[in-house]
Amino acid sequence: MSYSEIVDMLSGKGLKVTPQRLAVLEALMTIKDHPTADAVKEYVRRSNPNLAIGTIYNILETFCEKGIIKKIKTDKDFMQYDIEMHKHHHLYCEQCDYIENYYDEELDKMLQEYFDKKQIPNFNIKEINLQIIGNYKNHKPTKNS
Amino acid sequence: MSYSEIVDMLSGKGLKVTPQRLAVLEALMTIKDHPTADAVKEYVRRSNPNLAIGTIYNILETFCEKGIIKKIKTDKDFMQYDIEMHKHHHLYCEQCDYIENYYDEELDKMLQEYFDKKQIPNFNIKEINLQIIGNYKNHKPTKNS
DNA sequence: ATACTAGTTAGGAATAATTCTCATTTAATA
DNA sequence: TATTAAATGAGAATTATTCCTAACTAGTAT
Repeated sequence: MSYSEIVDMLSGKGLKVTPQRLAVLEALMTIKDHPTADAVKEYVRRSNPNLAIGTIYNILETFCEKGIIKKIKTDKDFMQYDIEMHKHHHLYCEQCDYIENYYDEELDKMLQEYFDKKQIPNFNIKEINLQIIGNYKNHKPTKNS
Repeated sequence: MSYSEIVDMLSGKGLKVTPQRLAVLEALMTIKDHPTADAVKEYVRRSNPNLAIGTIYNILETFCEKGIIKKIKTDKDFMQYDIEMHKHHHLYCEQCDYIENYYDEELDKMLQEYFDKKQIPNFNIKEINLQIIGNYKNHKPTKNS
């Protein structure tokens, strides 16, 4: 995504284009790793030492509201954020706590067809996300492993 | 589950049978609602006013380790616990934040067969849980709604 | 270019969930 | 009944996140 595309994306959603928001976006796009607010802070502070952690939370929340990123559901006591907006699921490795994106259009189609036929009483489905829990066969090198 | 079954279940996992653990178990089995630690405390304190919140966290963590309950993955900043051990998925209502269990053996079989055929490279699947996100058509009466 | 204004940020205090510490108590076992 | 490892109570400590407010700034109109 080019600089001008980013600017258009933000202003298209009624958000002012600030250096802080650009820095957080750049961090999210660079890290990819489903960072925590703190990881974003660490990244951003290299170039922007005064960016307040409160501002980062503020920006992340705003981005969530505008659908630019999503919060990831985990059983941890801190939040993780996901900037990948193409439909995907998550692999949760129990050994290293790494969360990997999993893309599978065939699966998505199968689920879509299944729930088109089989409605859930009294419930409108907006989206379905799989938590695929397990562990890597050959452990991936990550921060946590 | 009868009292003696509960006792056997706890001691079978190497846990001492204490009044506090029994109280927390009873709360979990009665509330069912995926309670927070605080909701468990509220329930338990009616009969056990001195049960410390730290002890509740301690017990809940122990139960998780022993596979008696599970933490539910959410995007909230507090934990919720699930004592239902039969395979199930979760409906997340965006309007009222209620999390409902969803049982569907046909779906489970379909997923099982799908991933038996289609392995995920370098990843052993232990379990798959669906987060079905949406909202109730006719809103259910809950604490939050 | 300049001024205006609503929206945004910095910095730090406040909050709330959770964890930790450790002295005391207790369940299970011998 | 005595022993001991495990569990609990009480509250302090920690940590992620939110809140507050004065200062600042991007976008817009003048």
